[in-house]
Amino acid sequence: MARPTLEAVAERAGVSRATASRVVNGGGSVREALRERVNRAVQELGYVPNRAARSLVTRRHDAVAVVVAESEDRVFSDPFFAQQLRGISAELTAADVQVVLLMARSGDFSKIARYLAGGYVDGAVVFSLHQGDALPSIAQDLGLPTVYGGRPDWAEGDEVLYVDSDNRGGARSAVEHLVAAGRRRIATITGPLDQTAAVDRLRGYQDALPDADPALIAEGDFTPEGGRQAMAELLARRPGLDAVFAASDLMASGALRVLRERGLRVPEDIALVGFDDVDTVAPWTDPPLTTVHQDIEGMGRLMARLLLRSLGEDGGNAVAPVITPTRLVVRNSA
Amino acid sequence: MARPTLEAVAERAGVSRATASRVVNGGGSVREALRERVNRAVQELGYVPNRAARSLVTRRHDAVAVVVAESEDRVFSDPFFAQQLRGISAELTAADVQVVLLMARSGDFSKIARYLAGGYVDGAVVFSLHQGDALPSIAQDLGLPTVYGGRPDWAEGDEVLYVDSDNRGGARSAVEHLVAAGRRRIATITGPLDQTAAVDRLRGYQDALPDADPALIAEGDFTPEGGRQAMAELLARRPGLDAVFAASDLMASGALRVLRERGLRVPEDIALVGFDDVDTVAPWTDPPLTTVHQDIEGMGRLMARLLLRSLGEDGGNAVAPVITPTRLVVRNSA
DNA sequence: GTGAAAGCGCTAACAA
DNA sequence: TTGTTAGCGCTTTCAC
Repeated sequence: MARPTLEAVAERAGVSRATASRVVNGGGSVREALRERVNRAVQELGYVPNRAARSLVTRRHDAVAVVVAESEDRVFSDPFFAQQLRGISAELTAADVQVVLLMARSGDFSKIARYLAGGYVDGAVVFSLHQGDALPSIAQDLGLPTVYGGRPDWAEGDEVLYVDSDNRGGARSAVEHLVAAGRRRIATITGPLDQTAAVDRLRGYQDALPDADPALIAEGDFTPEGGRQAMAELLARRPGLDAVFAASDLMASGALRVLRERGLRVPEDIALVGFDDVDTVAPWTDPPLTTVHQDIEGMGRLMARLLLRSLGEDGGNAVAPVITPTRLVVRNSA
Repeated sequence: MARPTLEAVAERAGVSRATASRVVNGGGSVREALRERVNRAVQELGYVPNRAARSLVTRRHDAVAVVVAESEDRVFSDPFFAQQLRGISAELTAADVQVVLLMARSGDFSKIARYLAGGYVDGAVVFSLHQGDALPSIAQDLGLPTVYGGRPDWAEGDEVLYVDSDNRGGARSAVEHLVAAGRRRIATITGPLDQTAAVDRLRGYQDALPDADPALIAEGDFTPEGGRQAMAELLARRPGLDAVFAASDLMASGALRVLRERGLRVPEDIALVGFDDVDTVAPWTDPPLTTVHQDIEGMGRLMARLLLRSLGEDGGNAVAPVITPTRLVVRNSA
């Protein structure tokens, strides 16, 4: 019943514990014959290294925390996170690194802080940070290697490692598309403006429309419900608007609901462009959503790879923030 | 930079390591004065126990695996899982037990098996099992205390611990509601019939409608898309049907889409009842969904509690499977 | 190339 | 009530 130890393997293979350890860890200098004997013993005994014992001596854990600064509900209901998480976890598990998923909004960071301080993980991937979130300073104080998803607002130099997409450029191209289609009163539903992605997308909108009527700007929160409310508000303020750029597909889907309830046709009466190109949403709305594509899963993979690299021997020389491109995908809503 | 050890705490407090350990672990007999000195030292040094060292000796990990036998995509996009996971994780983190979330469909179980065998966790909560899934036998071979969400198909005696809801009774009450409302051609969209929950709900339908036309039964897969397809098929087979019992809210939402596309009014032309009462779906469809309520989050909590108890000293005497009740919630769709 | 031995930080007998 | 001590299972110098 008791799990076999390295000692048992060594004994069975007729070698010392040290040699057995070398074989198990793929270490260098062991004669081929011995290596085989040890491997056979491992097989026969069904040996699996005791990770606690190992990390007690190596001080490594082969585990990283993936921290989402949103409530559990949000994380599990927003497909954007799902897609990003998929990318991260694919890359990490491929490298045989455990993933510990932590999530919390505001007050609950203490639990996460405690966990990170506990030293169970070698590094962290943190995303969906909001202005003022204490997480980064916690990680920094701990000296925990960290990669951020989305540019942190305090990211000045290239001290800090992050993966972001070209939010501003993407937003601008979306709005320019609307302008080119002859739309004149183009509103925008922004994300929560305490997030850089939301701010950057708003800037992109403003780049294309420097003199836009401020009443055409409504703040959402990246959720369908937020999109719904913002759309209703925009309609109340400027009934004559003829296009909307929503800073996320989910908000666009909420806006779409309002539009349909009001009997407004998309794109005939009002053109709608989203952002993200979330694979479970954008192609499936009615009508399918014209949106700004970003490689969400790829960004997740990238974050994971950056972290892995900065965990490496060299302490992660030659790793720097990455900005991934975006591109407009034209479907039927605009 | 190096994290303080218990040794350091002990020295600073002027006590032995053993005493320091007792204080840290809330152990019994330590004089109040010493206890305070130690706690102060812990504070000042910012001491956090090294979990690897601790579990090396205690052979406990204060961690459990939560295994969902579905693809990552499904897990992160199905609000049913979100709600269940919320319950589980609430209960577990309250007990200061780490949660390791593992998910995979079919082929990928090997990775999970390897993880469970690695002995990083004290137990497992497993749900959304399909017929023939190897997970249970893996857990059993490992002697890993396990609680299942949903009755496993091989659960005969009360050897196996699970939490399930009264699927059959709930389904029957849903269909009886339709019958009482005067519906005559009542179809059903089942879940994947390799899951007991799906089979039980189909049985409930048949309980209420022993002589139902087999063409009124279509198999879905608990996703909106599956519901869509099944609905389309039913309509093709029996254009005259006047009611549908969908075995999940998500499938009902898919069915609703088809109905709307065809210009069929709900409930006037076709009445629709769902199952689950998922909080982010059922109240928000158009029209709001009449559905069979089950306390999803509560079931999650229950699973966690059962596991925790069976992990306890007593080896979990007096723990037994639990069947939670369901009840019909009448909204507007039927 | 291989083995002996020294710990990693902690808990749990056992003594005192 | 407190301290001493013996490991938990593993990696990693350091000799050989």
